[in-house]
Amino acid sequence: MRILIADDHDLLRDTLVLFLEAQGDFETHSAIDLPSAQKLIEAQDRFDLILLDLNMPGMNGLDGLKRTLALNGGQRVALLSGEATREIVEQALELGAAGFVPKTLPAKSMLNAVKFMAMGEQYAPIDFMTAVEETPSHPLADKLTQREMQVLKGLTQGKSNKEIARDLDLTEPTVKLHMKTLYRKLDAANRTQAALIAREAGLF
Amino acid sequence: MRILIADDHDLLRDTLVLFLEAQGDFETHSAIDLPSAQKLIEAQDRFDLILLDLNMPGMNGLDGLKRTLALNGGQRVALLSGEATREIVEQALELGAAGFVPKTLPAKSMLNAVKFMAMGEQYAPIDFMTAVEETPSHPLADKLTQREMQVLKGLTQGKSNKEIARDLDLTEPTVKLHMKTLYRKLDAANRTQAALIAREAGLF
DNA sequence: TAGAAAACTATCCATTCGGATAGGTTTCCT
DNA sequence: AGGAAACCTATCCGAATGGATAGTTTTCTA
Repeated sequence: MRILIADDHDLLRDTLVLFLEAQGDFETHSAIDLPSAQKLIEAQDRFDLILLDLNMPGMNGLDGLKRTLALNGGQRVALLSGEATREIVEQALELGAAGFVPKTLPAKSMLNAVKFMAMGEQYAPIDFMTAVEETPSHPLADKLTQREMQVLKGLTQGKSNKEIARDLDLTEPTVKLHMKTLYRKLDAANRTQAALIAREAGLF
Repeated sequence: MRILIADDHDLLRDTLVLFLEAQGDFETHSAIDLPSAQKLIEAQDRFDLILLDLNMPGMNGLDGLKRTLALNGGQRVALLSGEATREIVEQALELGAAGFVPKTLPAKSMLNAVKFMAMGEQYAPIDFMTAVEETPSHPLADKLTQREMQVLKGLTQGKSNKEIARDLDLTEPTVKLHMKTLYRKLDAANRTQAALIAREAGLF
């Protein structure tokens, strides 16, 4: 089984090559960046699977994957990355990638995944794909103060100013002030719009 | 590799058994419902993989899967179904299922999936898992009249009653009446809640 | 330590909302 | 033809909301 591994991280690349070679059954080649990987693909026989690191030189995001897929018919190309978001992975799979292999995968599972993909199937870690997309520090959230976030949270629960004031142990006028500030920051005309915008942004 | 297939559909069960046996390498057993499958599991040696049909007698939804998983340590149990929703599949995987195999899967892929799962990995068809969950004609929509839907649509755009009235060529009091009716039907306390509920339900 | 930013309280006022009540059309089904 | 349901208009009133303005306290940082 002929495998090509392209990753600019020497340690990881060498470890992977050694591990696969140790299984027998594998003929591994490696490249340090996308251009040299493409040279190998064009120069050599067909690979059963090509693993591309998402963050290596020349990749330019999913563009490198797209170009590699187009390079030459039917070769199986998978993504390899430590930090890819689910969105990226889904896009890659839609583009026709053979799969996605996180660098954190146990060696044994990585071996199984590689075999599986070389077999023509599509692979991605289930738990990774089903995990709820977290929205860590949404751009909007940065613009809001702590208090404003609390008020906004109450708003997205459909509460009135009075209720929010009671819950946060504030007076109603104060809540109204925060509301006004929120409308400005969220570019909303009224509380309903503000609530919808907050939900849309994935806050709460 | 010892595989147990439990499905009340004779044709599918026999086809699968024949196909797997034809690969050599497999020792297949089969059961027509959950109770007889459980008897086999308890009486015989360890299986490398157990395939359970979701809709067979004795399953009672995911309950049968749960009980089979608990039956005996470490046996790999996967779900087999033609109509499972993504929600069900995700629950099954969280319960510790080895995977989910749709009955529509091409024979070759099914073989790969079975091997993959027997190897200790978790499998589910990528395209099935990433597909957007469709919300076909939400129950809420049935309870609302045409006019109410139009008003609700305006509401979910954060418009004021006056704006909605203008857009629909109505008077404001009329819009307010529809609002009141909407709150009752949607079980909302105010316009913001109504808007959020409508969005939540996937309307508009 | 001075200044900025965040957070809070307060008052005034016009607008909007939400609820109740009382009707009037139109449309559709029996 | 009669009745129900949907749809519309209207008025009244109290409560909630949105905007403006003014000022205090706290907290963080340059």
